[in-house]
Amino acid sequence: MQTQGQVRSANLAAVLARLRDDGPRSRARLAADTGLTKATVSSLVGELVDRGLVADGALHRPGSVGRPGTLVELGGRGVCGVGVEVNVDYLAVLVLDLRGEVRAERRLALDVAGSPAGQVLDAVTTLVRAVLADVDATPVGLTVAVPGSVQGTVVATAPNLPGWPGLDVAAGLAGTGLPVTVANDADLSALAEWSAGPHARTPDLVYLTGEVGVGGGVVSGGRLLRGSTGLGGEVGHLALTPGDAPCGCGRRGCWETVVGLGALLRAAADPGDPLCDPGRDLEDRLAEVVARARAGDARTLAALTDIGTGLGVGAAVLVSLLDPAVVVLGGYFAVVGEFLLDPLTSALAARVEGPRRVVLSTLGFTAAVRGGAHVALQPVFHDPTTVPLEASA
Amino acid sequence: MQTQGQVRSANLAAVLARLRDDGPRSRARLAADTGLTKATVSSLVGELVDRGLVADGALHRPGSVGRPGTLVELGGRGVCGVGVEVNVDYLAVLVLDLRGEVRAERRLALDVAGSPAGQVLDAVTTLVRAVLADVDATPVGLTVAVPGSVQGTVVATAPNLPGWPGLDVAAGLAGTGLPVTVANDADLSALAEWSAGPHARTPDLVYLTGEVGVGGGVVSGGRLLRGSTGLGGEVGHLALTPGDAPCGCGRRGCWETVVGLGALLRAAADPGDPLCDPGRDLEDRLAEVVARARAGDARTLAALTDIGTGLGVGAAVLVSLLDPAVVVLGGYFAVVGEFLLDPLTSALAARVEGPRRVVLSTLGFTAAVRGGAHVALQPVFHDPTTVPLEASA
DNA sequence: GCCATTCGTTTGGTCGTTGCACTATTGTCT
DNA sequence: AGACAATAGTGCAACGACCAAACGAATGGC
Repeated sequence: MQTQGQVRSANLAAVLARLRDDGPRSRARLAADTGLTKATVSSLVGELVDRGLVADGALHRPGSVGRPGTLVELGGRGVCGVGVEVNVDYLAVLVLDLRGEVRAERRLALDVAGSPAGQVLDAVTTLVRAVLADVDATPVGLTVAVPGSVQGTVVATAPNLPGWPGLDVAAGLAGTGLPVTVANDADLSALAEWSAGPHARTPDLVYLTGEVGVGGGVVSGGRLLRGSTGLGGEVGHLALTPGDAPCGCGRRGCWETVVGLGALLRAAADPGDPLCDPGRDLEDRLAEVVARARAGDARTLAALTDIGTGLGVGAAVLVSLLDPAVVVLGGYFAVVGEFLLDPLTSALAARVEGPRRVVLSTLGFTAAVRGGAHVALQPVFHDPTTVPLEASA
Repeated sequence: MQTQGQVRSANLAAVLARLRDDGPRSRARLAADTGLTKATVSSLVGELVDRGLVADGALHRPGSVGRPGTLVELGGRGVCGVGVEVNVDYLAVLVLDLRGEVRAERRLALDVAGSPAGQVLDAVTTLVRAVLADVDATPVGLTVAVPGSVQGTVVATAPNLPGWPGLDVAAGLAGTGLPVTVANDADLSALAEWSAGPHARTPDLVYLTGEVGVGGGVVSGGRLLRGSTGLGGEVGHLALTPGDAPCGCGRRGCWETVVGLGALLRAAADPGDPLCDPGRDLEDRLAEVVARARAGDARTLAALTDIGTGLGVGAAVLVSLLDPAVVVLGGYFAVVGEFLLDPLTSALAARVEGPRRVVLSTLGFTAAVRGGAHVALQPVFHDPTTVPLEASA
């Protein structure tokens, strides 16, 4: 009862992974790719169909002689993974199917920081239920992105969410009936870039996201860098410029005091300026920064150049230590990226050897939820037998 | 012919790993530990005995009633892994058996930097053959530690070994008849700390070694951090103090200009001082530094304090980014470590949250070869069927 | 001296893959 | 038009690996 089932699971997973990574193909082709026998692949595909994970598609005409094969592709009646992001002033949900396509998406303004955590988790439960009602696929799991560090399913630290440290998020979402995992938002965003962006499957990538603070996620060797206490890849409080501005953490010269959103706004505008109105929506204010920069406003451009240089200085450390193939900028960095890349690459080139690719994220503000949904789907790829056999018609 | 053999391999590996990690134990205990049946474990152990990887040991009397079991332990007629270090002015070899015990060790002074690479590789081949002649175990592989970065089995960069970049080390050592892998010396040292030191099996550790430059190796999540081009974990040229002293790499302020051996000697002695005599053996000079420091020489102590502080500043970056459970200091850092730890931990505590363990390596200058030998043995633990069945008497 | 207990092996059974034969479907050649 | 070659997918007997249970072996306790 131990190992023969594991063989089956491993081979089911191998077939599924092949279809995910290399696209739809015939059973014969799968057999050639995996090294298994055609007979075995037929059996495996049959089981995957019964579990609703794959389906037969169009006929495949290889151009040469012989009987054409029927393509097998991910999908079937379908399962899906749910990603949820809990942030200071909003909730977001995104549902992804096995093919990596977005099946549903919802964003909801909510004063998370000012509400009791239990109430927020209830709102999440309600939101997830509502979104899933519109999705014609079986949810297999839910991952919550939190702006802080996480141990297991318990929030360890969350500078911007008072009341959340110590909270067991999974317990609070038991009402969804789904297995819940919890992770740092920047880490999940990094995984999203790894799984979906134009740089998908880049085994070594660094993701940097600009918010009020600065978040980071590192994928190294195809795996997320976690560290001994889950703080790996945290870059906001790197001490790069000792003796500089004081940081909320109590020390001085943390990187986020140099390149965080606060630094940009302080440098770009005086206290009276509408840019600094804390009541305005952040995206509006960012849009105004971009507008001013495009109009050629000298002070705005200088502020953005300083941010870019500061990013380059820090990125140089990350690059020379982690040697990523690409650095992806997300959050507000991506919004104002057109003005950051030049000073950034200059600062970087002055400090590290060789060419380095720095790109802007194309996932926008959905990176964290997308990464969460991706993580929620992983158990299916790891062991397809976790999905129950559907009582077929 | 595909998958059932893989099951066998995986279970053989599971038994072997259990014996390695948790020590000798009876077949019945192995069955309980692995979840396999006693019958299966008997069969697996039998095959491992036939392959010369384990052997029956003493009787195990559990103190209570019942038939005593026979302990199974790593060893048998035995296999071994070979680690070779090629450095500027010496070669070193170390042979490790499955139990992690040193079976042979040899060090040979040689002007590697000044000799043709092919000649050096011939010397390595001769040395390895000579050392293995005294070892009563079958060698299964050889790993070469090189002071530089490596791609596959080809040296990519080697600042102190002109003529080595571009060289295929494995091809040059074909004469040994062993599978050859090549890796960075600091990376292998980090693996040695991970596999053998008092902090063995710490899944997240950072190793720093002080030589002429500064080398680094990072183990994260139980695996070596490699990066996209094999440069991951390289810390010598981290740009931590911009605008500071010029570095051999052409830039300024690299970490190794602050904490490298050159920085220590420059700060501790004037050009006329015997400490700065480039002809003297490095270990002699280091011994003199330690002697002066113990005697209370103010200048020497000040120099060491500065090195310690510099180490702390850099370690702060590594720690906050990688979140290791422990930082291990090797190379010359370990030799003069007693004078570095205090300023180091002070500088570290001022820059990162939480307690951090910084310790001195106990492996001395054998870390790299030990790590190499460890790596050479890995295929056996990964798939014990790679070791041929011995034609038993 | 007998019994309970634990160790290790033997035996029959199950499960999953393999290898081969066989059918199905298409293009090409005569 | 018909035969042939080539490729796709399925059915079936056999093999290898593990499992479960029963059995002999060795020891301590009563």
